[in-house]
Amino acid sequence: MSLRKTGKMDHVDFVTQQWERERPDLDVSAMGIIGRVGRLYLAYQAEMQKTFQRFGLNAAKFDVLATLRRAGAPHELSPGDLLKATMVASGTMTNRIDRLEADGLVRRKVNPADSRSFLIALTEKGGALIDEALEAHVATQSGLLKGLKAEELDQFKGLLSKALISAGSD
Amino acid sequence: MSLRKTGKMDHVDFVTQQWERERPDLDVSAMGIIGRVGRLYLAYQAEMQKTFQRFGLNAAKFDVLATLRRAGAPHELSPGDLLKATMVASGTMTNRIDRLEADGLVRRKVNPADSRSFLIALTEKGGALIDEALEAHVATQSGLLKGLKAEELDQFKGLLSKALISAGSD
DNA sequence: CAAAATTATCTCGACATCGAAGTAACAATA
DNA sequence: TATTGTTACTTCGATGTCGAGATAATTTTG
Repeated sequence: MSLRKTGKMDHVDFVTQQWERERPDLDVSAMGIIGRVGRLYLAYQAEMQKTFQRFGLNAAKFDVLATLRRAGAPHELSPGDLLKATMVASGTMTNRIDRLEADGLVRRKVNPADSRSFLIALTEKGGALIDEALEAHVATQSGLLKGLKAEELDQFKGLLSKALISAGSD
Repeated sequence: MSLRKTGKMDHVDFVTQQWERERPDLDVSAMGIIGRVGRLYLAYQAEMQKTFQRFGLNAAKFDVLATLRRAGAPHELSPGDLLKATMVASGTMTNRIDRLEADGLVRRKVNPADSRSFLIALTEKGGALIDEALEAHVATQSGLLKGLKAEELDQFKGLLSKALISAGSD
C-alpha cells in the first residue's frame, strides 16, 4: 500500500484510487457515487440512532410507532398494513410487534373485520412517546443537513429522485 | 388514511404528506432528503447483492475480499487492518474470516512481525474469484446510474460530498 | 529484567433479520 | 354447505452483527 490519504480526499476517494492502481482496466467512477450514498446512509443511521436511544427506542421500533402515528386516528393498523409500509419480512414484523407490546407501547386488539388478523394500536404511552420522539427526530434530521443551502437541498432532492428512478426504484 | 398515492409522488413524498397532515407543526422537509438517501441505499444494496450471489458471495464476503485485493500484492492484511477498512465490530470480522477460510477464499498465515496477529491472505481461488466478481460489480454499479447524465453525476457527487461533511462524516 | 499497561484477536450471549413451513380463518366454487 | 383455494399471521432454524470480556503477546515503565 503505497497510497496515502492526503489533502481533502475522503475515504471513498481513497478506495477509488486504490482500485485505479490495482485494476486500471476497470471504470470505477460509479463507485464514487454509490460509495458515498452508502457512507451517507451509515452516517445518518448512526446519528438518528442516538436520538432513538434517548427515548428507549431503536430504528425498528421507531419505524413501527411512526407508521401507526402518521396513519392518523385511531392509530391502528393490521400487521399486514405495517408490513407493506415498512418493507421487512413477515417474521420480523411479528417480532417487532411482540417487543413493542412487551414495552407497553402498542397492543393487539381483535380485528372485528377479520379474525385471522389483529389491529395493532398505539397505547397512550406509545402515542405520547412517539410524538415526543418525533420532534427530536426531525430536529436531528434538520441538523444533519444544516451544512447545505436551500438551493443545494433542492438540487440534491432532485438528483436523489432521478437516481432512484435510474436504480429502478421510485 | 384519506391520502392516496397519485401521479408522480413516490413513497417518500407520501410519508411526508402524511406527516404534514398529522403533525403540521413540524418541519419535515429534511425527511424528504434523508428518506430518499435511505431508499436509494436499499435499492443499491438489493441490486448489488444479486451480483454477489452470482459468485457465491454476499456483501460481507465481497467487502473483505475486495479490501484484500485492492491493498495490492501480496494481498495480505491483518484482521486489524481489515477491521479499520471495513468498519465492523471485531467479532464480526472474526466470523467473516472464518467463513471465507471455510470457503477456501482466504487463509490465515503466521504474522512474522507480531504473533498475536495473523496475515489474512487471498488464496489463488479467492484472488481469481474477486477479480471476476469485481468486473461484474462495477458493471452493476454503472448500470444503476445509467439514467443520469455526466453533468448530473458530477453535481450529484459534489452534493453527496457536501452532505457527508454536513453530517459530520467525510 | 520483572511488572504493569496496552494491543490484537477470539469467544460467546444477546438480538434482529429473513423466509419457508405451519396454523387458522376467510372466500370462492360447485 | 362442503370442498378447495387463498390470505394473515406466527413459528422456528439459519445467518449476521454487536460488543463486553477472555486470552495471549507485545511494549512500556520502574
